Amino acid sequence: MAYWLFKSEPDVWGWDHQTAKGEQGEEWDGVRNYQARNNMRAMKLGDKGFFYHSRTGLEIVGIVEVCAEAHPDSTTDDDRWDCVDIKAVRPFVKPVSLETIKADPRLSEMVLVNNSRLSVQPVSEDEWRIICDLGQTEI
DNA sequence: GCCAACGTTGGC
DNA sequence: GCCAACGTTGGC
Repeated sequence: MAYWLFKSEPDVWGWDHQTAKGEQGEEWDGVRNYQARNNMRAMKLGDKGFFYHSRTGLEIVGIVEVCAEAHPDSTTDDDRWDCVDIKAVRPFVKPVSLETIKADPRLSEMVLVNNSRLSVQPVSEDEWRIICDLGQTEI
């Protein structure tokens, strides 16, 4: 299983929106960046991801799961853009802030730290465990 | 709200 | 195929 991180501005699409979709989940649409799209194409059913609030949150707030593999993005006719569906699994007991992540030397290689503009990113298994621990939340 | 960093576009 | 111009993202 692989691990990922999904970024969204909470005002546009936040954790509350995501949890409201329940087990059915929702398309992670609107991505218009090749790297982010390629990451989504690599996702398998059941892969887990962090849900990160950018710009006005700056923290990882919960865990999501891929519930549909890559398919055409329904918000465009342009066939270059695919997306997956994700569903909320559970919130973090304690959200993990960007500040905390930056301050932890074990997380210095994270894409979140080094390429903050990539909206869908891979997360290593070690990083996953460390952040779940910081969030006081098990998978 | 600003602006640096990054990605994309399009003229040459 | 290069690169200047432009648009967008996201931390501050």
